[in-house]
Amino acid sequence: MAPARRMTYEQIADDLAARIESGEYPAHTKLPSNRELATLYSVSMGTIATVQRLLRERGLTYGVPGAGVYVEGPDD
Amino acid sequence: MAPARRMTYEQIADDLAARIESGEYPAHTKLPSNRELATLYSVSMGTIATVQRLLRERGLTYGVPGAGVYVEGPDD
DNA sequence: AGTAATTTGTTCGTATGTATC
DNA sequence: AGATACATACGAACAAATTAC
Repeated sequence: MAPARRMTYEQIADDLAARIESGEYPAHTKLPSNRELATLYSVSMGTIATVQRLLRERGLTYGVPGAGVYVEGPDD
Repeated sequence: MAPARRMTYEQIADDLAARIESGEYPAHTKLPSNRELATLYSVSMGTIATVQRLLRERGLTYGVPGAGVYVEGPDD
């Protein structure tokens, strides 16, 4: 059964995915830090962690511990 | 380079996946509850929640709120 | 050169809502 | 009506890697 409403983490993941695909975040540029994203979307960092895992699994981003999360290039 | 450590949730997910595929947990049977799994593997229910999300995304299980987590049949 | 601060990612514990038995 | 169980979310802590000073 599908969930009755769209989950917060899924809304955020889709929003970021749309921004990436629109060119707002070009390839190999750094996304705002998880802390900033948590503030921007008014959610906890735990929710952002779930979002990042989703984006990573979709092949849209890659994270570098200690550095940041970057947009994947078209040629992986 | 030192080999990257396998994550706890990934180890558990792989262990359960192997048990499912070995026939230990046949199709449409109920898995142990998250609480039991948490005790069995000595991890938190939050980690088990991540494990369950992984297994679900792999198409191996499906969760029924209020009932349990069941093994998917070959005909999804 | 070296220490402190930042960042990612994981984990825990808890709380809440919803659905089932 | 009450107990059980999933799914999501929060807050906090930690290690490892990176960056800043």
